[in-house]
Amino acid sequence: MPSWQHITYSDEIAAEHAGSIVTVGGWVQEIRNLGGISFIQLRDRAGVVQVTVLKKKNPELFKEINSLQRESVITVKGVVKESKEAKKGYEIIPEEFRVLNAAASPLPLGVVDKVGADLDTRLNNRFLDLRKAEIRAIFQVRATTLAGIRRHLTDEGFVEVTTPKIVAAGAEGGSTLFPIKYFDKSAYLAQSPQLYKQNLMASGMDRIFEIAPAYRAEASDTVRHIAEFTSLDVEVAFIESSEDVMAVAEGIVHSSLNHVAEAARRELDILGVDLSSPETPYPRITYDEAIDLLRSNDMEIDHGEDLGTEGEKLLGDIMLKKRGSELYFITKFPTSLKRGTFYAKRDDEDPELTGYFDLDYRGQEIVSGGQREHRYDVLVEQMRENDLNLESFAFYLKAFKYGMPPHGGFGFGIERYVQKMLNLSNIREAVLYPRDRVRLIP
RNA sequence: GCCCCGGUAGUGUAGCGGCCUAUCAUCCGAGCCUGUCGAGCUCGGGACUCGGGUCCGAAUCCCGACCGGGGCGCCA
Repeated sequence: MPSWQHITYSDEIAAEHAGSIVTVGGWVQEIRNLGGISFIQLRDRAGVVQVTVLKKKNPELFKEINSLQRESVITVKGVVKESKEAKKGYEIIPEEFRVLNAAASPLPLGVVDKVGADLDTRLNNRFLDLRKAEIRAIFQVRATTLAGIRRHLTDEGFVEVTTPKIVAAGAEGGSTLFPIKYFDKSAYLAQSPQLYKQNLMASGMDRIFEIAPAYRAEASDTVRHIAEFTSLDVEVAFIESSEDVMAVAEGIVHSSLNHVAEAARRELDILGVDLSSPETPYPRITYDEAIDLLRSNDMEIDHGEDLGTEGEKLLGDIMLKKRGSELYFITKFPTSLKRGTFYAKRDDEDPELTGYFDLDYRGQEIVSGGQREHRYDVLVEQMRENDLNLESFAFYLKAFKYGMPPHGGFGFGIERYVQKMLNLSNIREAVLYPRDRVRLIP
């Protein structure tokens, strides 16, 4: 006789269990009571198992189990019976059951209701939303993606680091910083580990990465912006050009896509997503070529202009159609468009160009980076152009005076990556508890 | 920050000046049913975001508040 504590998951029950008693447990997903026989769909982490109850066998138990509210948590001790009618090929004939926690009614969000629910309603009741296999699958894919990225980078000799999320100054414009109180000083939530990962390039740890939250107080209310997102940041020293940085980004995407396609096959199946990485190398086009492509596709855009959302989307279509790739690099962004990126190295021949690149996935930017300016004097000059207060960057600048190798890196938006991978209409779908301009709870 | 759009039962919707005692589905409750798996059938339950205004009459029109959705800019 198994104990109440030893619960067999629905996917562990096999032919060998037939005739023996097991304990199953989980949430009462559905009760189909036909009068003399009743079917309880009991859901656990692995799936759903059917508990079949006969009235004439045990009228008392029949009555009690059928009067449960949906989504109550119960454990059932019963005999595993092979059955042609049951979907799994077996069902549980209960001997006894325990109610661990009865659910109230009505549910604020149905788990298996045959009607939709707004994202807002779902997020307000995220724990219930996550009881749906197809929602949980998103986060399993996300975890698998992160595992693939970590494995790849570790194999490539990268060291995972963690840098402060409470900082004294921002890496980019000050308007997107969340101010916080820090004892008797004022501080901010880090919008990027930019300054720290560059700082580390002077440390001898010449290949590093960090996977951590980044905070942006942008007043951006779109399906691809959130105030707190997970940023994969990579920095590599002793590079020759931005091309070396692109190669790292490409390696991460390629290997993690393949890893997910393999290791998350079940979840992709649930989500109806067919995933694969395009052949490497991914196409690379320059910013100027991108503008020309857009213009030849009847978009009104001039050289020197930002691609804009419309341009990015159109370019995604064009690259898929003409180059057969959902992933592609846009390289050599003009300096005028990266003006705020004071640490970007400019082209030696043409200072109006940077070596900065974006990696776009299905018409949306997921990675942005390039070679940094590692020469102290030039860096200071570029910071002055941006009217930056050099004193508040003292710790950052110091590292450039005592042996800073050439280096580069990028920021990689994990949720955007998952969003595009799974064709999610809103980035919030890829975050358990998203933070945006208005949402702070749950 | 700018520009659109919307808020009707627990959930999702229809209705857009009087046919509203508000539609449909889902859900909940009662009943029938021994193989359901989008179970079926019968009966029942439950809602117009809030505050002003217009009008003989407001879910419906106007103003404001609150809440939400989408787009742009910007970005990961």
